[in-house]
Amino acid sequence: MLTNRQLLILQVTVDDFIETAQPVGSRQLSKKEEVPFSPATIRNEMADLEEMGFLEKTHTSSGRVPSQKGYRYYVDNMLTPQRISQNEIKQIRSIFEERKVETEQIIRKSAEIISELTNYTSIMLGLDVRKHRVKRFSIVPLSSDSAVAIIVTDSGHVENRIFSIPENFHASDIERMINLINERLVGVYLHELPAMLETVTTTVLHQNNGRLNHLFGSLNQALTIEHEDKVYYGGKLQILNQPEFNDVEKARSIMNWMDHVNQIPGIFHLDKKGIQIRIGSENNDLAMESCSVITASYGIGKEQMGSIAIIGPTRMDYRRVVSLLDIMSGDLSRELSRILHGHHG
Amino acid sequence: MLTNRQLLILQVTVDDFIETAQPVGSRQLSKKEEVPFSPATIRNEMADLEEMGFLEKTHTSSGRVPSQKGYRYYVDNMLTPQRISQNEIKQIRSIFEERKVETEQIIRKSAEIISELTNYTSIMLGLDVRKHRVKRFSIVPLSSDSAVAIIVTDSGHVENRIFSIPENFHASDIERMINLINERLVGVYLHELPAMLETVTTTVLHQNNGRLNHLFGSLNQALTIEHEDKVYYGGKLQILNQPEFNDVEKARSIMNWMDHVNQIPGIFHLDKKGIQIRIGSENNDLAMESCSVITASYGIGKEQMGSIAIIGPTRMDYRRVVSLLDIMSGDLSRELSRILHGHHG
DNA sequence: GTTAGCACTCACTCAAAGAGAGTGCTAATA
DNA sequence: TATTAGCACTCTCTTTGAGTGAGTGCTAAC
Repeated sequence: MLTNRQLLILQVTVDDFIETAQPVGSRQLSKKEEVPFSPATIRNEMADLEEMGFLEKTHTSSGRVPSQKGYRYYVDNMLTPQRISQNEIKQIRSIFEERKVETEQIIRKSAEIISELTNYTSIMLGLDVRKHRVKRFSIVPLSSDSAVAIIVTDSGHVENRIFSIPENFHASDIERMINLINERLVGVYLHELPAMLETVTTTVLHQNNGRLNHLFGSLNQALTIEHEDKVYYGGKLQILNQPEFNDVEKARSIMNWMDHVNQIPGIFHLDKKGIQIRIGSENNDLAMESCSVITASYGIGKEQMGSIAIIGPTRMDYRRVVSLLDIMSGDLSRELSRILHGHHG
Repeated sequence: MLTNRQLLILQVTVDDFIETAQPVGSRQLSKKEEVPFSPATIRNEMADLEEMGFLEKTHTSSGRVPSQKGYRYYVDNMLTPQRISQNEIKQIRSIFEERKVETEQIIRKSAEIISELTNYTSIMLGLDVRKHRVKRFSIVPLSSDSAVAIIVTDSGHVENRIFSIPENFHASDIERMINLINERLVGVYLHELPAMLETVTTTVLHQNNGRLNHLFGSLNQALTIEHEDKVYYGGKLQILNQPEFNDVEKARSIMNWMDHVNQIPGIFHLDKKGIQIRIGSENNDLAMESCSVITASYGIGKEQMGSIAIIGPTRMDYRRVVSLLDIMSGDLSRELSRILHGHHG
């Protein structure tokens, strides 16, 4: 267990390092008025904190730098919320000002604004298409052997796929299929669609029409809606402002990570609600050793609708980012559910 | 006018610099068997070439480096095509192997492959949506005050917009509008759509129905299809491999340029057909001073369908890139017109 | 016209020296 | 006993100066 003085020194050290990006020395710390101890005392405490693994040195006679464990402790135990100015709150609210109806635009703009406010890179996961419901289904033939299937969801999202039509097909067959689907599958979640189609095929068609059956198969294949998350970036290059990425190699590997973030499991698909912080190696990626990712999810009640991630150096301003994400995820929850479900509040 | 020997020396200098990224000295050049002159002679010629502005020095006693004018001359007068190996041609052809029907996928894959083959970053402009024709139009109401308009084009592309519905509207009104549009506007180019809608409104509706008129207005606004080019990147980080971008500041500014490339006029909207090369400041952008952009357009006959751009350092391998783009743009022309217009060849 | 020779220039590397900020340890102090 | 002052020491960073190597321009010889 840490003494009060150790807590204080750890906190001030982390805060100072977050601000300056320079190793913190005892003399420097003792100058701060919050720290009424002599450099020697601080040195002793720092030595202890280092022994416990909260701080480390970059070389034998340098100042101290928080270790990953140090950040973790700081984040778990010392994270008081930061006051966000009215002005900044206004900026966040401006996202919803125009009463947009297209959720994509709201998400896109959110990504930009949160990145501007934090000066870090933000990544937002688009609403999971698969959680929307079928509102209308239709098929438009393109040529003798292909057609495009269109699904409109209750949220106004439009999903479309080109699929091939087996030979010898009549317009009436297609007409029939459209009707069948619209009769039976409206209201079904997009991710349930293939399974439901399967059911329709077996229960309605098997005694019925081999050709139509075939068509259903082709369609079904096209309609398998992968969990291809659409991601939106805000301030993709912000991360390059951080001194820790002055090295092109590092910059490259993190840009690469960001480009493939949607293929990385576990970044966005959180089980827990609320705000989550991953520090350094907790990201399970070599390229991210010196980065932290803060994710917040939003949604109403139990239904999680989406999430926001902020990428910065491990030395990032956790207090501020957490406070901002808190506000933003709340606002997003409110607005998006208003739009999607007609809730008010 | 340059003498034959000057031509030779200029060419070899540029080739060598492209390969090594190091300033070329006279001694080094004279060692090559294509250059049967002594270092002193080469020095004299190089001094002349420098006076004429084709070469420059990085400092008083360094080797020579091609100037922008030098590259320009090289590109205009010395660009013999490079033989592309069968293997590489196969790689390009593999794009079309699966007989994909979705043009987007073809374009996406093309961007990747050309980037792999050149080791530079590629950017492809998606097919210009506005040049496609309306095949089917429909509207799906979402709530009492909004609906989504869907246009399917002859190419199978689906364009959709949410628009708001004025109050007091009946399903029958919307039905009527859909029919009107499908009757009159099928076959119209997407970019002509707003104008045509206008015409329909004035000629058919004015004597008719004020409310419907209003609805058409709202729809028209939503359907204005901006020239929002969809761009696809291949090997976005390749450019960071080049030694000239070892500086994070430079890397950042070029990444930034790439992210906004679709907002930059003149990159893709070429008047000329075929392959075009922009060297350094010819790109009219400070961030691109040390880059060259090679663009190729493809399409059939007079109709230009799209274009490919390769971004590299001014020191890029023009011969190879031009040869590869030549092959690829030809293949794309052929395949895409086969898919879109049913041509065969 | 071409080339050999020579003096000169500049970037780059390396080692040595000095400054600066930090540490650990010990002894004095409150 | 907990805290602090003092001191020797360590390590990084910057500066300086010498040495090396690749290059140049010019002149004179071929």
